[in-house]
Amino acid sequence: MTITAAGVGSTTREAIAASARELFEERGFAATSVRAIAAGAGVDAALVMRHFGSKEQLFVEVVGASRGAGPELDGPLETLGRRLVEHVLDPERDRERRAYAAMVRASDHDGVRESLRQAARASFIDGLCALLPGPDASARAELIAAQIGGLMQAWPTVGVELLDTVGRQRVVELYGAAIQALVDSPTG
Amino acid sequence: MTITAAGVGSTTREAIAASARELFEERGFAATSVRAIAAGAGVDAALVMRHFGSKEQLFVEVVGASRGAGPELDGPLETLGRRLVEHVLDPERDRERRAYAAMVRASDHDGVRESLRQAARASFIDGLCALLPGPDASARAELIAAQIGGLMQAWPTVGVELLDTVGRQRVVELYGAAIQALVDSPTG
DNA sequence: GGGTGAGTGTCAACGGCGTTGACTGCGTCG
DNA sequence: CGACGCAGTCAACGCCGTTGACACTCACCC
Repeated sequence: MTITAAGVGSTTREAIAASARELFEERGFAATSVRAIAAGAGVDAALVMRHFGSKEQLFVEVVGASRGAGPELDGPLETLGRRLVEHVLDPERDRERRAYAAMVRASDHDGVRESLRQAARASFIDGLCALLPGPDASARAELIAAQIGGLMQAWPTVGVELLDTVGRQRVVELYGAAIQALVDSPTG
Repeated sequence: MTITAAGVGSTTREAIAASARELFEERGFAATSVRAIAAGAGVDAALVMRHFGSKEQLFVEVVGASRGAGPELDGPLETLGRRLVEHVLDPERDRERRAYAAMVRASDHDGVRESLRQAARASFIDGLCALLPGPDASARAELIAAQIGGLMQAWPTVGVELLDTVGRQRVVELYGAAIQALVDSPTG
């Protein structure tokens, strides 16, 4: 069949992808079996392999959506730190945050780790690097990415606690200032 | 044999632990099989289970060594950020960094994730929290831990590149300042 | 209209995995 | 001596990801 006209592919392929996305984000990579994904889509496990090649490739394809550099980079440099944190902690971005956490946790597998690194580069580091002033912009962009990654990874565990004790706004303020320290490049 | 004389436990138990530590840190959790660990120690896989309960428990026990709060917290508050980064990037601490990375990657498994969280709390966050001034010291300690975690996670991938381009000292300077921003608690 | 070949799907099986339970030695204690 | 517990092995279980053979449909072409 493969309707290439309007861009939609086969329906069952999408069903598999949807089932996989749901299970992966809910239970993680290791705890999700190909057979469970197939059952969720109402097909045989072998069909999953035929469509996506391997469990790892399926994971990378449905969870590691390479959303391009968002609008969070636009705006004055002086408030970039705050904006980045605000973007990362945006409640509506919960799904993306859990997807990122799922990828980090699954990065025990080489393919996932590599894909994670590439996605971070393409969707964030490169854009950020172009924005930063100074000669070591690239290094600072990497370090900012490390900060953001640390926050995204920690949030599912400590986020609710922090929201209770100090509130989102204070977290944005604090962590935003910490990131801003790298944006502003201390002359040391 | 079971030499109980000098307080040392059974030799084979240690052999299993040593084999496991080596394989886990070299290949990661997922790529290391219980059978391979057992073969490395010259015993049967079932014995590994009898001694350590499960692969996950074995991993937590040998990789997640709960090294207590180190001396990196001692010293003046004004240079705490730099000292933390220096400690984390210490070339001699390579083994610990890889162990941490291995744990993060294996945190797809609930027990590992929980143990990781507890280890971070016990060996770092609590001690740090006691040091920080200000009312929201606990929250800042958590956020600093997130920064440190981000750096440790990113280092195996981007570390060598950063060493080449800007050098360790500049990284310590930059990331140290970013952490210091949370130590010093902007009044916002 | 009947072959042909590609796409879609199922089924049974493979080897490897973590884990378990039954079993064998063996040193120790009563 | 007999009971007991510990170290260790062995064979098996059920699940896993993955594969190859097979069936069906349907467009296409002579």
